[in-house]
Amino acid sequence: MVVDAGSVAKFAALLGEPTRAAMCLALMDGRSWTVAELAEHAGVARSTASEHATALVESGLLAEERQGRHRYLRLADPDVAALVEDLTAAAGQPARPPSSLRGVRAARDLAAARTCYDHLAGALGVSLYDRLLANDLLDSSAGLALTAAGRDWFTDLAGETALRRRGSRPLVRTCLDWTERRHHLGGTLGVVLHHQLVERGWVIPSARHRAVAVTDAGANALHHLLGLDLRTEGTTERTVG
Amino acid sequence: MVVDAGSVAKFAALLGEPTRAAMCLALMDGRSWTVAELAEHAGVARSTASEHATALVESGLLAEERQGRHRYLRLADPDVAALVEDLTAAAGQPARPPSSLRGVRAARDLAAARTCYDHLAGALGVSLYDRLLANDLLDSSAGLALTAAGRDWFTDLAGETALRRRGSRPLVRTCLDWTERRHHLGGTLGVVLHHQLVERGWVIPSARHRAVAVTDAGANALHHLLGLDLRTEGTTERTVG
DNA sequence: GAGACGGTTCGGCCCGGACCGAACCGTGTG
DNA sequence: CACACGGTTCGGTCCGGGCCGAACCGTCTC
Repeated sequence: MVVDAGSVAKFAALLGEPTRAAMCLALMDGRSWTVAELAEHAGVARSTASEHATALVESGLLAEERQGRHRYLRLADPDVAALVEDLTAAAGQPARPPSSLRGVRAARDLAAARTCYDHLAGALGVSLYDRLLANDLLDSSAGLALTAAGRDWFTDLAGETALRRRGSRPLVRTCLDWTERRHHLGGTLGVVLHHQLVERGWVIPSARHRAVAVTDAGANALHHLLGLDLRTEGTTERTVG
Repeated sequence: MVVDAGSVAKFAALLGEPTRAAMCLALMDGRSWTVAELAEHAGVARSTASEHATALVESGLLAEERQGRHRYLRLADPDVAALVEDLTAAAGQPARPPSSLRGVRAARDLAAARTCYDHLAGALGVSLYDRLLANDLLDSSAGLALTAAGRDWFTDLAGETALRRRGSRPLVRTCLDWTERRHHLGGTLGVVLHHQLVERGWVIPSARHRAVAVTDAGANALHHLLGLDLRTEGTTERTVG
């Protein structure tokens, strides 16, 4: 026997059960889902979904990210997505008409902007992070790091002291967003960035909630600084979740 | 839900059981296996393998071909092979080093040449059939048909009368080979072809068995006629099963 | 600190389905 | 015709594992 049928089967069996298949299919949108959401989507009890999630993570099909009392689950890597897609294709279904994995989100509203603890999150946070990744941040397997250009960029924005670590907190850190389900910038620099944007009047924090609103001046400034275009929506108010 | 998780799962579940996975893995060599062989390979009773085979055929993963009391099973199409390969890859196995599906057979001995009732079978029969498919035969879903070029080719070889049907027998017909587990040419033209090759001294039938031997002249002629190269082995004797 | 909430663990139920052997059927052979 | 043989069908057993609800744990909020 060239390959071990047992291991292949064990792997296929994970997708061979409607509930787990439904969970993986749901995750095909490329975002991270919580256990409760997956449970509801698949129509089973949370406890059941939790057990399935554990099995899928252990097998390497899913990756998890724990944050506080939340557990975010996503497809482990594009290879897994390819496998699931193969399977749906083989099952006779015409696969998803819109481009898979990516692109689904493109059609969605990028409305929410808010703080996550003490840094910016929501679509705004994610967009900022995306733009920073172009020049200023390096997301390697070893972790997130600041590039030389990024060092300059942050120094220009917030002065020399901005780059000083505070306490045990790392300078840069990715943080998973609970609406966008994608990463945004945490760590000391995340705080600094948030603070600067508020300080400069580019975003205005809400009194009651954690929402922030991007001002016209802020939209212009971010466009100039990062090529980030928030001005297409015709309103400066971006509401919360 | 974009795609039905149930149907995906049902499909994956077929491969999610060690016995069925072992059967499909065995069929990855691109040949056709009998139920008994698959049963032995997977280490289960024939009855069990038979039931699995039925399920796999009904699902569209396998294709079957019944011949007399035999039932030959093979992977339904290259897509299925791709799926199985994806799965083995995802399961951590390094997938098969040699090129998959095709090419496995290339490394094997093409030794056997013999008759199947009244036409040529074995590796020789399969090779001839393969070459004929290039120009002279058309294997469509509607069945096997002779092309215009094929009509000329056979007329040149055996005269006008060669193309006349004899009795109820179809002019062209595929026949599954029991050693190569692949198709070769049966039907009236299969008989004609065999007869011509013997007539011209290109193959010599064995007295005792159904084996035939390809002569040097025959090897040269087949190379010239069909681009079939049998001359690399340095011997004119090709033995039987 | 109390309460809400997301997630996990555990015990127990229950069903699907994998498996076998025996009986049976159809095909091919001597 | 009898026999061998490949394959299928059927009855019955048994085990894995999917599922739930209840209890519990950590985190976060008020």
